[in-house]
Amino acid sequence: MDAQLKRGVLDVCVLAAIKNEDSYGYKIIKDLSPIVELSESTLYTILKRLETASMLVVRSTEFEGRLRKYYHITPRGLQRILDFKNEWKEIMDIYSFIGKED
Amino acid sequence: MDAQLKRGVLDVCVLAAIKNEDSYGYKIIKDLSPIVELSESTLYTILKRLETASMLVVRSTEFEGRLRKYYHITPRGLQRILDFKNEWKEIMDIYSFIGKED
DNA sequence: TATTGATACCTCGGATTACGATGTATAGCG
DNA sequence: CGCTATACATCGTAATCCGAGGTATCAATA
Repeated sequence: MDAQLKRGVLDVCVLAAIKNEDSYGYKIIKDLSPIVELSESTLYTILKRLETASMLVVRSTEFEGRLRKYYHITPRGLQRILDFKNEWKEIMDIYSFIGKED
Repeated sequence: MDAQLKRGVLDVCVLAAIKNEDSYGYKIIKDLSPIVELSESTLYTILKRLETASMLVVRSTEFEGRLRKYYHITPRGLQRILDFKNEWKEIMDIYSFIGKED
């Protein structure tokens, strides 16, 4: 999928991936891979961004000798998902415009 | 609408705006404004980009003393629209993922 | 034992691109 | 004469996706 098309949806995808259950970087990529491919460098950039924006909080733990950071969504993060869904109507209008008269 | 969300769709919107009839910069903005807002600086950047990519060709004319450049879509531009429509399925999958379990 | 692959984190630089600010120029209206 | 609409263009800034590279642990394989 085109990189430009991903912008604006990747943030929300990551939030959706942790919405129902706390998750960590590596697992988020695996969970999202059937829907959207994203590189590790992209994901960790996004996670940092979302943390700065208070849309999620981080909890570091140790798991079998390895560091693991769990990400938990905040009310602000949940609101971001709702906002996106409201914007969806506009996206659909764009699609209708592009597809009309064929 | 969020600027990031526009990336990847604006190009196709502009192509769709000239698909059925040749048009020029100022008119394209007016035609698109109900669906997507875009500034002049953005549009002319896009038009240049699409021209470089051979998705449209330009024809300069004089209209009532003012310069007017008409843009005409090419087969490659039409193909770009088709490619976008094929990518749409992936966008819908993303939306389903974000919206599931509410 | 050594090597590979999976897991798990991170940083840096390059490329793309939307947009505000700014500039140029003509036509028409009050 | 000033203002608005029309019509084009450039420049710099900010955002952000990704490849390339780095560190480290553990399990399986050769």
